[in-house]
Amino acid sequence: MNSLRKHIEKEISITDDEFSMIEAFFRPIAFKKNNFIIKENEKVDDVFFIQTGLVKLFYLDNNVDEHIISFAMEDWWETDFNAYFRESKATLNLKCIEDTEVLCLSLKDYRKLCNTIPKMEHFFLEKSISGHIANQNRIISMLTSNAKEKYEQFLKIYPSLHQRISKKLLASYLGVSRETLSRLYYKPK
Amino acid sequence: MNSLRKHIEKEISITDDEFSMIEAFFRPIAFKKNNFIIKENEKVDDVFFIQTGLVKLFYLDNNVDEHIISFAMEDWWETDFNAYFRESKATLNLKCIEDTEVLCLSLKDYRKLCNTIPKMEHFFLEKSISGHIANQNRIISMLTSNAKEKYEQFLKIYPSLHQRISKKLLASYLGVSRETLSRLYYKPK
DNA sequence: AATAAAAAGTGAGATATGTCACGCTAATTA
DNA sequence: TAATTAGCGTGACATATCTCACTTTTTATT
Repeated sequence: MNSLRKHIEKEISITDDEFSMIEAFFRPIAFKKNNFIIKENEKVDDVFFIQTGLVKLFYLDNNVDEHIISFAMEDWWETDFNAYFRESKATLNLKCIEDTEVLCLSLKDYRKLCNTIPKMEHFFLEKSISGHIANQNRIISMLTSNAKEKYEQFLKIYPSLHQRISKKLLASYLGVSRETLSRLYYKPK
Repeated sequence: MNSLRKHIEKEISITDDEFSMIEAFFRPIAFKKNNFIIKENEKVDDVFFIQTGLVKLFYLDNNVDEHIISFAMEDWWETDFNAYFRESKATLNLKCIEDTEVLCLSLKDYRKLCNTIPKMEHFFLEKSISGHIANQNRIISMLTSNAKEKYEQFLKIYPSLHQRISKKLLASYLGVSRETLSRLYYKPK
């Protein structure tokens, strides 16, 4: 739980008592590599704070083709936000790339938490804004860049992530075929 | 200001007194078609609530090529969020497609507003979450669809917007050349 | 250690989309 | 009303990227 406290305190300051109250809303769960945290068509009860590990959030095209919307690792929050907040069935899948430990927060508890400790709502707003800006930058990258440029931008923005994922996953995130990605660094320009 | 009140009340309930306080933080401004609301490299003091009109938020590539990140019309909030919240220079441009009336809210006033009426912070969080989900859907569309499919999805999601923008602007939003877009509905598959 | 499975590289050909050039029409402006 | 500009369609060709097929290398599993 300590990583959660450090993470929150980057944004807002909290007392020991407050953190005890916050902490009480979260349930830790551990998932093994390749296990699903969220499956499409199922209910999404929780948002997940990732303590250790790495996951991919993806959309399945024709139940076959995997399109990665985002990776999430230590200190990231992830879920199918649409399904979570709108209390509907998942359209996305969340699956572990590595063994992963998360803290789960149900929607009810999320609301209680924000009521009990109002500055937590401020915290989540900050997170949401950052997410919005990151998504916007991704959209700009997709609008303006070819395969090679998108690859180079990824390396620059997420150097540590790059070490932990296969080229196949990266290709799926960038929206290019793995063959094209493979050729980028062997036939440079 | 009435459109603002209705817009807020879709999310939270407020009294007359509360709305008077809220209203006091906003400054109305009118822009003519083709005028800039935000120019890149300039400070971004405000977030804009659009009362009437239509604007485009775009990134300029090599100071030449316009890539549209989003359109915003009645009842939408728009700004260069990164520049606004991080108090940095704009990297994006916001320009009127039609004559546009906005309500401006400075960052200081935004913070005062959230402190004065805490449920407004809840309101902005809801807006931010919706924006995040919309961006994510756009990313999925870009990852999974070809030009024609993206075009059809746009028609479905924003039928009213479609009436108000040129093909050139739409092409720039979809990330295809205007020639390719033009050919989509004349040479149907 | 042996075997199977997944990841990664690569050639050849297909294809969607981009680019450039031009003409026509509609809209804006002087 | 004339003149200029912006929007739109379309042909021809260029090209980035995809797809398929196969091989090699690395990683996981029994």
